[in-house]
Amino acid sequence: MCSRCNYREILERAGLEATPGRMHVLEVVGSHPAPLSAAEIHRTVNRSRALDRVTVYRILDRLVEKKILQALSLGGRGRLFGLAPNEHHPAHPHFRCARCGGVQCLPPGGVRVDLAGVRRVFAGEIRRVEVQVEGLCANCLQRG
Amino acid sequence: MCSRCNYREILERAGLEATPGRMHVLEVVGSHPAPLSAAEIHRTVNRSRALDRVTVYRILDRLVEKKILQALSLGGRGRLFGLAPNEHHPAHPHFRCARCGGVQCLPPGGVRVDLAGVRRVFAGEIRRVEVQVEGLCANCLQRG
DNA sequence: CCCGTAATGCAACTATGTTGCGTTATGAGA
DNA sequence: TCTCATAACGCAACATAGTTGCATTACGGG
Repeated sequence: MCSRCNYREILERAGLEATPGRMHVLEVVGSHPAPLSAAEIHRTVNRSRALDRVTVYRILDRLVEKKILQALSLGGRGRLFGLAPNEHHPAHPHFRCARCGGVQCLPPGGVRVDLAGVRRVFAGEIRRVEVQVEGLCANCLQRG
Repeated sequence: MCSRCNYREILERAGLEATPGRMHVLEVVGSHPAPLSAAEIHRTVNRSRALDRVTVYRILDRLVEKKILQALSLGGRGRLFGLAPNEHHPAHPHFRCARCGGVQCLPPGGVRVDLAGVRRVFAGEIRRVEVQVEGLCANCLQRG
C-alpha cells in the first residue's frame, strides 16, 4: 500500500529498534489495503518467518502506543490494525458489511464531520474522531 | 433513562414474548445513561434475579437482531449495548476516554456528517453511520 | 569481551462470546 | 382443562481474543 513509507525510519524516529519482527509486522499491515486482525497479521508474518503470537500482540501494542498504527473496533470480535494517519495517509472512514463482515477503507475527504455542537457541551478533550459506516458491500448487494 | 418507552409493548411489537428475563435486561439497559457491556448487564440483572450468562447473551443478540438494542464496538475489549435509536431516542455519537476507558453518550445533533463524497465512489449500500470520539474525559483531564 | 536492557518465546491464564443439548415454561388448539 | 409444539432457559463445554509472568536471547555501549 505504501511505497512512500520507510518503515525503518518510522520505527527509529519513534525510538523503537527496527527489529525483524517489527519490520515484518509493519510491512504486512502497510501493504494491505484494509485493516487486519492480530490473527491475520500473525498468520501472514509466519508464512515467511516464525514469530510468536504474543510477540505479535506486543509489537502491535507498541506500534499503536507510538501512533504508528491505529487500532479499530468495527463490530467484529476483535480489533483491526492499520497504518495510523500520517503525512502520507490522511484519516479516512471505514466500512463494514453487515452480511459478510468484510471491512473496507473509504476515501479520505469523502466525509465531513462538524463537531461544533459537541464542543459546546462536552467538557473533555477531543483527540480523534472515527467515522464508521455499516451496510451491504457491493458483492453482498448483488447476491441478494 | 426512558420513562417514555413501554418495554413490554416494544417486545411484543417486535414479535418477541415479554419474558421476565427480556424485560429485566431491557430495563437495565434502558435505565442506564451509557451503553453497558454484557458482563455489566449480567451482573446488574443478577442482583435482583437469577439469569444465566448465556441467556443474557442470547437475549442481547435477539434484541439487537430486532433493532431494539444496538451493539457498539468502542475500542474496549467487547461490545457495549444501548437502546437503538427510535422515535424517542435520536442517534448520537459516543465518546471514549483514552485514559480511563469510560464511555459517554454525546448529544444528538451535535455532529453533522456529510457523506456525499463517499456515496459518489462507494458501490455498496449505506445503512448506518456511527461517529466515535476519542480523547480525555473531564475527570481525567483534571487529574493530569 | 562483559553487562544491562530491550525484545522474544512459551505456558498459563482471563475475558468475551458461542454451541449443543436437555429441561422448563407458554400459548394454541382439542 | 389437557396435550402438544415451540420458544425460552440453564448448564457444560468449547472457541476466540488478548494478557501476564518468567525465562531466554539478542543488541549496543562501555
